[in-house]
Amino acid sequence: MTTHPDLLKEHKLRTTSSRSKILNLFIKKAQALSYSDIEKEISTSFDRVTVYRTLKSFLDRGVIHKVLDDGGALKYALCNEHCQHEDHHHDHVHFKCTHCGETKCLDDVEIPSVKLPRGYKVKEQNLLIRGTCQKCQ
Amino acid sequence: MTTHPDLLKEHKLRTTSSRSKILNLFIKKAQALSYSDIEKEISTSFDRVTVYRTLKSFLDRGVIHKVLDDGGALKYALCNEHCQHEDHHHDHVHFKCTHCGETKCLDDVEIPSVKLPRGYKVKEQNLLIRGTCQKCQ
DNA sequence: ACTAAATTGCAACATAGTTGCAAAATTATT
DNA sequence: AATAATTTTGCAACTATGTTGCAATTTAGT
Repeated sequence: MTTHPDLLKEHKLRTTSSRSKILNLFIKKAQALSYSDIEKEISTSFDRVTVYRTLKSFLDRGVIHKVLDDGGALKYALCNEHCQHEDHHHDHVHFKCTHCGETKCLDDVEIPSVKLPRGYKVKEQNLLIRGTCQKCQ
Repeated sequence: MTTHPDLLKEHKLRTTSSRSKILNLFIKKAQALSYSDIEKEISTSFDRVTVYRTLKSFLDRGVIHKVLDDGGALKYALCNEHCQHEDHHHDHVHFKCTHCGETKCLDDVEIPSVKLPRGYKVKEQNLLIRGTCQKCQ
């Protein structure tokens, strides 16, 4: 696994304690995190605004991407290499377990192309699957 | 097209002016609407809370369903008959045009089944497609 | 027209996210 | 190592979406 200062430098981001700590959290948890998930873990350490700005810098540089959750709460998850180099213009599959609540990126799962009505042109697809994960059977 | 009081009665909802007006709007616009879309059209008529409660009653009774927007803003859209009678446990395909911003339900488009890793069980799928619609080519 | 039940408006609150500005921290330069 | 240039941080304040409690109003059935 890449060490985190390197990962930040790779994305042309300055190494600061908030970025290291939040990046750490994403790597450790290996699942999509909401703002409140992050807050719970690093609560007192940083200001709310700093957390949001850290997330924004990660989003801008392709370190993380937004994950749509059912219900509409937004989450964020680490990008894989594929993601980083193609500027987010590709498809995402996310799985939300309705039992444990965890949301994971399924990087290896591909979205089969759907037949759209005439005239529709696809740029990007986002599939959110709800169900139960292996752990929760 | 069904008249609106009937549509409300079919879903065991009392006919009130806010419900009629908001239901009208969904039928007229024929696209997914956010809270602010609704507010723009019926602004002064009703209290914010009433609008939200109207949406909630529509959601509970299967008149409308939530639509995930990219960016995470939530929208709401009319259910078709299929939707109403199966208690929302089915798949949704939504198309968001990045040019005009409209989000439409593609009721006739089916999501092909994706191959998930062992142990994952699917309950519900939600596909958000971003691209350009027929009007905006 | 009367009653029971549901709906509305108001005030207040909660959460997610943003902006401006001065102070602090990081990086590059000498 | 000290300094300068540039970012990043914290604070206060603000916006948008959504929720809850309660009293007043409206709806539907008799």
